Amino acid sequence: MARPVEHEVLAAVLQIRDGVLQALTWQRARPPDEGRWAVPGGLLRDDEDVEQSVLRQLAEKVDVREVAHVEQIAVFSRPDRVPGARRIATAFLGLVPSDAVPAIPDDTAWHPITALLDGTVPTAFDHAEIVTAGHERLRAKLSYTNLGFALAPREFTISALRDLYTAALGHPVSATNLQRVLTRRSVLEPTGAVAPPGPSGGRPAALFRFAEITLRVTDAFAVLRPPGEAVRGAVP
Amino acid sequence: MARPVEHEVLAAVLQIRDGVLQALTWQRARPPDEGRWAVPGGLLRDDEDVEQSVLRQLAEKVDVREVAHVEQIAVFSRPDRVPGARRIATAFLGLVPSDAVPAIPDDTAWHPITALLDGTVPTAFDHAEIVTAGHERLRAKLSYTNLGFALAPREFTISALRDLYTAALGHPVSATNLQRVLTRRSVLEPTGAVAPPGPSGGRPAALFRFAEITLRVTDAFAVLRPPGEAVRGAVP
DNA sequence: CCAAAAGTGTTTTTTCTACACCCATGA
DNA sequence: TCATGGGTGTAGAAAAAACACTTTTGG
Repeated sequence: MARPVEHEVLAAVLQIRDGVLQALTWQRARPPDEGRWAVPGGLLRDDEDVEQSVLRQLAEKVDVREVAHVEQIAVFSRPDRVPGARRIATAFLGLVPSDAVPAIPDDTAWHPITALLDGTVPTAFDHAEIVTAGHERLRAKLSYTNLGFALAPREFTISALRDLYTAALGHPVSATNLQRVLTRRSVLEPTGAVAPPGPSGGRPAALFRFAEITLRVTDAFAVLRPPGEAVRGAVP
Repeated sequence: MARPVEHEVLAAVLQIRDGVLQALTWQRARPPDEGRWAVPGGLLRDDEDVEQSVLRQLAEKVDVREVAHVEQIAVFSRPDRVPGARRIATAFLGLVPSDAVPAIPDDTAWHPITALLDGTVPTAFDHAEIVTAGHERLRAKLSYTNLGFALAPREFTISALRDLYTAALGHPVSATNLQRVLTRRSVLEPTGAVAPPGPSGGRPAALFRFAEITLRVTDAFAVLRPPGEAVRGAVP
């Protein structure tokens, strides 16, 4: 009971940049784990809960207004997860829309999560686990919620959205089906405007936006729906 | 930074008893919140992580071997969530199969979660929130994983399983569909044996068991499945 | 007129739910 | 043989994926 315990919050802040899912990290300048890359975070203060704390900590690295969604992932509590005083971490997932260009400190950089996970870019402590858990959570929720809102710009074409989903899910996504699945659920709505074609021509793409920008579960019951229930959130 | 922080683990331990979803609670004998009912838990020790800790704490209330599944839910960290020294809680969901009859201490009792949530049985601190969160998690995972294994006896009839799902989900479940949905996913397998009919006759029911007794996601992609992927875990 | 990109229509396949019907037992 | 509960067969509906085809642009 005597050993003091610190509590920290840590966030896997993810953004799709150049078509690749990347995480925000900063390079540790001092031991332990000097030179290795850590996800942003810091110690919990007396007057804040972990949700408030993670937003405060992120504000030191990026403009928090650019973080479209934050949610708890898990507690990391191995007694020896960091050297020195015991430190328990509450890990979060944070998502930044692909069109945001946050100003970040000098010691901070975005890295593709593949590079962080395969060791190409060395990670501090158990932060690779946190990035993995964040990615898993993102993948899962993309397929049964409207979480795409947190990855996409306010307005976008279906192809652009398809590229975001492809990068986040790690497998090809059909633009045709994506459009129909998301509009059927009223997750997406057309703005009425169109985007100009690219340099090589082509039909101008219609612009869409997410109807809501807070998390909503769209497919609550994979199976075993309540009897008589309208199927898959149909609009009456 | 000066204020000391304690870390506790708390568990919403749920079991379906008499066809009703109930939670394990103990009555506080001393202030604060004297007389109110709390979920089991206790302080984290220096040499254990939160997962080890919750199992140890539960061992003091029930035979841990009877807890079929335990998983993290969330961190509760409001600075004033308990009076006195600050205490941060990692909340867990624990599930006990319906046929287990754990011996429990004198101050401990099972209560229907409805009674805990509507105030019929007064709850301590923020423990009602923890019970709610556990129930939500259970409901969600029942519909896209094999989590039923943690609620059911080793062997059971489909009607018995239907009653468990009905109690946990809170809405009617068809035995016919439950059987087909779970066997199609290879979640359930017949034991070959049959149960004797009840006192009023009827055809003897076939006995089934869960094929696995560790958590497995059976419906990963509600939509946006990877292309060419076999649909819904079909068996080749 | 052709290439490129976007969007729509249609078919195929799957499977879930609902419901009717058949089966095995005790009294 | 009848009531009771269990199990199976089948029909109907829904919707996702795949793919062919049409639309709209730039050169």
